[in-house]
Amino acid sequence: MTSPPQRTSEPRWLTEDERIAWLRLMAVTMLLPARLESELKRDAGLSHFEYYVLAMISENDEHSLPLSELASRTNSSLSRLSHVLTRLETQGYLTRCASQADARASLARLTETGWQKVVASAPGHVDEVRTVVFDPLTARQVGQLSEICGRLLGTLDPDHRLLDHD
Amino acid sequence: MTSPPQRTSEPRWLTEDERIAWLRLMAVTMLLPARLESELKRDAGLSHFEYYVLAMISENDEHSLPLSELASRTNSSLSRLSHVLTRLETQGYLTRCASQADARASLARLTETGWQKVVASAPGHVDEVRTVVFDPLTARQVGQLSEICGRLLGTLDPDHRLLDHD
DNA sequence: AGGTTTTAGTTGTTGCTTCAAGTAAGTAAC
DNA sequence: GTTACTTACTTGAAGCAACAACTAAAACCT
Repeated sequence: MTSPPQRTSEPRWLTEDERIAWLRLMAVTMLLPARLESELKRDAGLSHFEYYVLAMISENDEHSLPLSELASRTNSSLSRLSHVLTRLETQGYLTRCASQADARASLARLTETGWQKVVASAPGHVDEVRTVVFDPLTARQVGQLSEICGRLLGTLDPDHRLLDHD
Repeated sequence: MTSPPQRTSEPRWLTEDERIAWLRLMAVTMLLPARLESELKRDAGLSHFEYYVLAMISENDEHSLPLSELASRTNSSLSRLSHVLTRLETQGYLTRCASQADARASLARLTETGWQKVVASAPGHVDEVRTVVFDPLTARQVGQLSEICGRLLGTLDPDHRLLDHD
């Protein structure tokens, strides 16, 4: 990736500054998820995806959410979500129930156990996020990071499937 | 993650700005790898990890690298690396050979086919990186991103296992 | 009203990752 | 100069994710 191979139409190669920025960004995208993963596994016995699913449901009215909506917010396929919900259901954290509005749709609804799980694991998770992301940055940099990620999402998520109104 | 549950010792919750920054960063870390993954799968028939492995080897002298070193640079376990190398070896992209310096160590060495594979797939990959990361940002923002990621890596990778000298 | 398309979700298979257990070579301790 | 420990890597089993194929309900079309 550093030494340009000969080629018919020269690609626009990366400048040295861009290359360093890129390697660092890659490193962050490799290490950050792994870090959150292991913290949650250790402290809550959940994968990050499972936690995220529970957290997303918990933020909604009645602690319930249609599966399609949940799939969008967690950036997962319905297939993957369905498998994960089956596991979480087996563990007693949620139940599936039918939607009155649409007979095709199902709602994932947190049980009391599931809600307590979120309540118990969220503070530790937030603390980890602080340690890894916000503590090392100045307030100014947090703003820059937010703006930069916003820009990237313009390309990565043009329809705002993940972030609805931020 | 948004509504603070009651608790004996209140955790330092996220401010609204931090919360938005966090959700955006999460979205990027979910979408960016998926995007690179599908581009490489489509254009080169490689997973991003496989590509990265080949690319890292290709940047070294003799197109070869000890497995431990390779595991560090790709942030993988030796186990994962070993499985992947077996696949790449089967596909003819590399071979394993013994190290003279250390009888315990093995080197992964690109074959001519493997090198040609890197040469053929790198430009398309770089182009995708440009499209998704650098084109949407100003030069100033690229600098900010680099600095910010550098800070985060101070916590995520204190021993500089991934990035040696940048 | 009847047929097609789209939306919503499930399930089985296949493949990659993780984990645990193993071998073998080098290093340190006494 | 053995014993103990660490480093380097492999392998098999288990679990999770991606993909494809399926059912069923709603929307759309004319």
